Amino acid sequence: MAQITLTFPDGNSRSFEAGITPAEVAAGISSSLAKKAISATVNGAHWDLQWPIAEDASIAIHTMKDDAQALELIRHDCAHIMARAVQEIWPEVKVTIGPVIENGFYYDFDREEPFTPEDLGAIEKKMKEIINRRDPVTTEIWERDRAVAYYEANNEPYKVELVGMIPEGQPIRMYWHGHWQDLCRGPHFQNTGQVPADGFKLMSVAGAYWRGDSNRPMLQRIYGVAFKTKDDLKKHLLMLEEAAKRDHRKLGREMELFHMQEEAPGQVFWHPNGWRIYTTLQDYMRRRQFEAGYVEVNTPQVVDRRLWEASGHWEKYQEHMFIVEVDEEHAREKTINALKPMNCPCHVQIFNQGLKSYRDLPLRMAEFGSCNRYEPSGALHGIMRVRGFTQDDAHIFCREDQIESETERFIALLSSIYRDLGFESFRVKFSDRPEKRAGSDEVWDKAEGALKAATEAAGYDFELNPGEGAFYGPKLEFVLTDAIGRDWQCGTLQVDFVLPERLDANFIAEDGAKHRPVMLHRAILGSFERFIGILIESFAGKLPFWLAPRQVVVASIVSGADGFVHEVVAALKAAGVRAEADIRNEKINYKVREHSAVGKVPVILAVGMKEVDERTVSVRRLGEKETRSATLDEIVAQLRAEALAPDLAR
RNA sequence: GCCGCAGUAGCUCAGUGGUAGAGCGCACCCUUGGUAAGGGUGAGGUCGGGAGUUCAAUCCUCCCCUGCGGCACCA
Repeated sequence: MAQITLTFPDGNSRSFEAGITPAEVAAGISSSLAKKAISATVNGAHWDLQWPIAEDASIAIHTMKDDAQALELIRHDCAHIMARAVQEIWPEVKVTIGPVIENGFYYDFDREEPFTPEDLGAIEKKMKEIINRRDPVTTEIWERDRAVAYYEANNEPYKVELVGMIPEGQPIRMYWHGHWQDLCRGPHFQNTGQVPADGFKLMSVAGAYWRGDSNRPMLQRIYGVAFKTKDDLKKHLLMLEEAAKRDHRKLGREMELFHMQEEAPGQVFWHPNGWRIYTTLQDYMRRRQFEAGYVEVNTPQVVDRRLWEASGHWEKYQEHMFIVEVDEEHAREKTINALKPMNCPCHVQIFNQGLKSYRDLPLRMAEFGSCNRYEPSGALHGIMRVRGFTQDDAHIFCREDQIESETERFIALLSSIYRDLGFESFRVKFSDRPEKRAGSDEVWDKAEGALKAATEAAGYDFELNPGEGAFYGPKLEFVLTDAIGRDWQCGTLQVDFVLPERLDANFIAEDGAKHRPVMLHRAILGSFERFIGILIESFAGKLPFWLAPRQVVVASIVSGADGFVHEVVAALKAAGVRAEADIRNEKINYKVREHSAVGKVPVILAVGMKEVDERTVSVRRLGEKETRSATLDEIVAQLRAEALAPDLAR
């Protein structure tokens, strides 16, 4: 037998017979390790304890203490155990695939009748039985023909297809969990009993297309979550409850920010409170962009299809545009228009007015552009995914050699704005050239190089999304993480070589000849609607003072204080603070509860006879138990300062 | 758009083949109360829309709309 050398994490290496398994390696180290081992990492790959190692390799043995590996095995085994449970209960159900996902797993099934919530309970019970059987898990590599024949005989057409897709030269690996068998790349535990029986829960059933393709059959997907311990599971379920409490649709109603109704699906009716957030944010963005050298424009909502044909959008996105047909009495022909789904073609029209010089570049053209897109009904979600929205859009017309410096400037602006809005950090994703694309490789090289260099110069690492760029150019995406750890992609910067060409934008360069500018499409918030939704959820409705729609409620404790309440409100309003009086015939407890728990008003000033006599207020901050006393002058000065947007406070 | 589930008062929800209820909210009255719900009275519903079955439909059936959870989509 040939010998191989295995190198351990501590740097020591030892010689073994080729074909040795990690289980045997572990046993050679100590019997306790052999017992605790769950899997290994061999040359960087997560490795089943049963898989033989054929050549020299680095090796690390994992136990339940290694979270990443333990959770992967738990979740993957859960998926298989669930599939097995389903087939034990309903043998006619066809199985497909069941991968690990964040926090858990899913498995897709083909079954005539829908799974019901009661079914989930039954499946969960069966899974626990299977876990308690502690069936051994074994693995084998099969010939392709044998696997295909096996699945054909067992009437598992999806598995036949999966076997067919495994590339030549890659092993076709079968796993047996007791008598139940599944095609799987592994790794898995050594027996089903290693899955914590109280660490998982089946969450929901949903439709999902076979192989993610909307032209193929709809399967039923059962989602589950799984953790190492019952406590971890409980924690996760609590987190979900917390997320539900922050749901912007719920808070939007409670705080009277906006509503939506079926006559205008996917469009927002902003109420006074919500619109205050919106305009405050917009005012802030307007100042920041002006300061950063942008000019602001505004362009038409209803635009003839000719422009969309010229830009190329008609061909590609017609289905997703709101079409407006005008049939004027005196018009010879009916005109067909579209509500603008984006602003860029209109911005090029402004750029094209008059001859532009290289001295005009870079030209940073911003618009709070109101757009309408006929999004598929299933995509709509509160104010986060809508059919009518306003982007904080801008297009930077520049020369190729300005891409890098403009990108750097943009990242600086974006990071400063995110910080002002309470997001200290963000991630950058870089999407490079897709297979189908416009423009020469040489131009792509330059553009990708410029984006990368600018990102690095700005001091950020990026994750690569290979091939995910737009057909017209590479893009950067900026992802925020909110207070409970969820990611939101907001900002973007996309290089575009195509649109200036299609709409014939040009400028006169120093050589006196016409040249084509490059366009950078960029947004920081994305859309106001979505971003406000994110703010609401991230802050759980408790927006920072400057953004809070209702900043201060001045509440009387006894009606004898009503006059002073009005005086305090007037003084605060004069100081630019959004203040209102609450002199209702209610107890102070009631008022405090309503404005705090439901209204999320950051400051309540309570006024009783003592305060009237002393010309003071009792200050209660949202979330604080303690109250303190302040004179009228003090509190006005203090809140005047707090009400300033961050850029004005600097 | 696709799969599944849902739609009853402003909100959260209960309910029945014989045209409806609770709590909160709202209005009015009592109460003037010191920091997260004081008490009473009252108003408020084409039971999402349309068609069908039935003596009778909010309830059963079908179609549509909207929402929710996913999938697909996201210029």
